[in-house]
Amino acid sequence: MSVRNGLLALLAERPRYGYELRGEFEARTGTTWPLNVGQVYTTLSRLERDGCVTASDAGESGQQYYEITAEGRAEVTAWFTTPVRREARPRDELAIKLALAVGNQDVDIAAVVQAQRTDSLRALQDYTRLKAQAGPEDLAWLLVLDAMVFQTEAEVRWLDHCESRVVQGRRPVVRPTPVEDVERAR
Amino acid sequence: MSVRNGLLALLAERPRYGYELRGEFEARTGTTWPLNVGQVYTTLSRLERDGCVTASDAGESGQQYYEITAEGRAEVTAWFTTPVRREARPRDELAIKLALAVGNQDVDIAAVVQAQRTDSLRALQDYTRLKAQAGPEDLAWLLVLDAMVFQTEAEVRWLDHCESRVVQGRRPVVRPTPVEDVERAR
DNA sequence: CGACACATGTAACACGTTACATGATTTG
DNA sequence: CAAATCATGTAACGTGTTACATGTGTCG
Repeated sequence: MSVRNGLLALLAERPRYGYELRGEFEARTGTTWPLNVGQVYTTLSRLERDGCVTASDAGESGQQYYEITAEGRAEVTAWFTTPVRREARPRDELAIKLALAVGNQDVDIAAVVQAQRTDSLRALQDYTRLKAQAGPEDLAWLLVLDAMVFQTEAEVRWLDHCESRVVQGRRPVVRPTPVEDVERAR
Repeated sequence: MSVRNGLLALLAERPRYGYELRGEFEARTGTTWPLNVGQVYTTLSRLERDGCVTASDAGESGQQYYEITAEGRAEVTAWFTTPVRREARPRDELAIKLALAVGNQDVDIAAVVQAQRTDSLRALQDYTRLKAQAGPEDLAWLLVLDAMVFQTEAEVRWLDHCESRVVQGRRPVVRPTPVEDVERAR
């Protein structure tokens, strides 16, 4: 519901037309998740269908302005008031991937972790560069970038954690005290 | 693609039937995101349609076993090998919410942050309790829980960060050094 | 003129999700 | 016997997403 609620929140500020909405949405949430213009229109149709917005008469240059309704305003208020519950979030693909990897002897977990860490560190660099480019007037965009940084740092730490946990938890099963180790221990 | 790839990964270990798949999936990824049985069957149909699995002849008790195909195996390998790119993840609803909130003077950001933090801290408690309940044999489930803990901690830190950023960045616009503050400062 | 940004819209699909229908088997 | 669990499946919907069609205006 991110796009739907996001567009509705922008319309709660003032009426806007489709193309304008994409610009505003991207200006505030940044280049991380570009928003296809087509999706703006499909989402607006659905919002109109649900009685959250009404298409006002076209503007001077033929732009199709949308106004928020009382019902839509209630939805936005509810959105801002209610926390995003963790249980309601989409499944974490990375967590699932590793959870299924540790149960599968054929999967090289170290390689999976390493590939993921490389990408996360690359992303971290990208975010740092983007933060340097953004001006202090882009407060919203900077906050989104900070969210990405915090998340990615947590992800890297979790990957390290997984690696150390797995060598402790899985090695003994794969190699139940081989003879060489017993002999070496003497 | 979490469910689809997850089920495919389980089928890469050995053939299983639908109901069994749900059990395994939930045993490894835990109670955070329960998996509706219906979805297992819809996903299996789509996997079959795409040539990733084949429905083998029914087992002795009439269970419908599914086997992974070479194509399916290739998909699983690709899934484990390729990192989950940050840009490909679903939009972060919380980040978007706050990004749009800071640009809207009518939204009480402190309240939004506070509501979210309360829920995040509650979730953190839940995770701690679940970790205590889980046995050390549930390695996968424990790792998923750790992921949730790491993420939630990062989220709380980000919320604090937002709060302090916003009082710096927005207050001056709303209250451009009121007279009372100047007088109080003497 | 040709390319590019502005602007609106539709068709089609993927995945996730729930609700429902149906039957067999087990267990208190 | 009744309730619960096992087991399979379908219908329907919602959101997100892309690809495509179409037209206007502007600027080098």
